[in-house]
Amino acid sequence: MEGSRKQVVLENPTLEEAYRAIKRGISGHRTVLVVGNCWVDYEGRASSKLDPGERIVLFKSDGSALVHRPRDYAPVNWQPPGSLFRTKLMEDRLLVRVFRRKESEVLEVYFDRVILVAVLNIVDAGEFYLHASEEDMKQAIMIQPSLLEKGFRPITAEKPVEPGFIDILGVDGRNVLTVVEIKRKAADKEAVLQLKRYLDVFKIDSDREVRGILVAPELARGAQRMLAALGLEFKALSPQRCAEVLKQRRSRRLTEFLGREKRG
Amino acid sequence: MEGSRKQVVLENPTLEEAYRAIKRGISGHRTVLVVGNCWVDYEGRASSKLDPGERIVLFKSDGSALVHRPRDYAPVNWQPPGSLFRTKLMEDRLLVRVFRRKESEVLEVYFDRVILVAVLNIVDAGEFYLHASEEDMKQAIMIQPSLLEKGFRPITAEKPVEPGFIDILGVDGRNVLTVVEIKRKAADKEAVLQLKRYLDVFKIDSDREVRGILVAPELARGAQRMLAALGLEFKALSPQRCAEVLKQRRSRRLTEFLGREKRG
DNA sequence: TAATAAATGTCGTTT
DNA sequence: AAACGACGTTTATTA
Repeated sequence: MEGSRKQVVLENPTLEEAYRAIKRGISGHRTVLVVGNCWVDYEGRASSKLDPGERIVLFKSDGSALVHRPRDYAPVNWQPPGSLFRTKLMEDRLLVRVFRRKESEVLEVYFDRVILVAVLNIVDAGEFYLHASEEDMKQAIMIQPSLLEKGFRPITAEKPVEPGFIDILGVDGRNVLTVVEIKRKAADKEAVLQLKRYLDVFKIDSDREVRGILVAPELARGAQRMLAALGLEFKALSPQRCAEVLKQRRSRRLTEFLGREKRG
Repeated sequence: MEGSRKQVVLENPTLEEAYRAIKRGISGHRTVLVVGNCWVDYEGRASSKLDPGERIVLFKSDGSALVHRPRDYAPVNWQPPGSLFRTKLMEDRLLVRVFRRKESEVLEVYFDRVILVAVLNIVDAGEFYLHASEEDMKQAIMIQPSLLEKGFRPITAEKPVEPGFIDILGVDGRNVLTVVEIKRKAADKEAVLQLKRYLDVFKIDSDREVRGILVAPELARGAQRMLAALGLEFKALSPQRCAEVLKQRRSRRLTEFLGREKRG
């Protein structure tokens, strides 16, 4: 149907006009944007009440909903993807109900005046690349173990142990078992305790010496004492430095690939 | 100036029309909404690259910025409040640069086609009330200590100790010092360890018996063993139950207040 | 489904 | 500014 593919933008519509546009947009699984005076009730894991005010409300095609005030990074109310939308026109107001059965959560947005409605037909297939994550740091150390320490040899990454997963397990230059815990930003007490818990597993399972190294761009003040008290070590390493290593390796692999292509 | 107070909505504007509207909106500290085909570069704590696609972009009056895809709860790129916006019209594209000096973070959004621009003049002074938070649970127990246990008497709330803050410190019916840690949802191992750390402080400081009680709607599986092993206790209490106690108390106080008004 | 850890987490509060 | 914990955290991953 051509009509349902067209974008609809209504400025200062009546509640009924807005209702028809929103209902149509939602049933057509499109992204609907509503700006207007509204109040919001939420009932679920917690409960909340938002008094009237003018907000920007997004109903996305994946079933997520966001109520944004003209300030703040975070939405004041929301529902995650997978929610169901239902629209209802009442005498003096317009209700959009957002429901999640699994969590039995309900979000109700009531509008008594709509400033703008846009039923969008937007397409977004663009790739998103994020660098300098903890995963990147792990990969960089696996590829170039000297980033941690001269003589270090990784054995496994993501080794499952009782409390969770050891980021990297390896041996140092003297063949001593070494547990590596990585953080992409300043490591805090929590990180020290996490590493300690992993080490405890090995202290119980075997009696041989085990080193624990916390890798992060820096170590929080309070964490320093705790680290020392527990006999653990710290190695400063920035995610940026790791990103460079990965970048170099990628370009090297590309060069090799192109070389092979030329020869082949 | 009357012109700057008016709302502007442009459908499928040229890049220059969009540029003028956005620039005007940003300099007037208003909330600007842009829907269009864009690509995004981010450089800061991490770095990211978003390939072209159609998105909804919000530039809020408090200096926060959000790039929303037609799916997902979370923005794909963003900057928190306090950022600075700068707009630039280039030959075949429009750039909005979002900058934070403190964190030296930059977000660059490039548009080559704008579907919708709205410079909004929205006002939102509505109050937001959130119930059944951990804070609510703490207050409810302080007001009605029997929620925890018959005979319990709270001494202080939010007592600062070495690792952080004890939610509630009190004595039980036998006058035994009792440390209470509250969680608004199922308490996990982390919560058990947190309570343990608080107890350790008292075990060092004095030799008298100390009880540790974890209050939460439920106790996670893995946390049960840990709790038992550490000699700690669990008390089931839902945030909803606490919310009811607070509600009753609020209506009682209102009644008392109205009674005084009548007499006074 | 439960549990575990990461996140450009953000946000408030207190030292 | 640093530290600490809450959040309707959300999200991904794995047992």
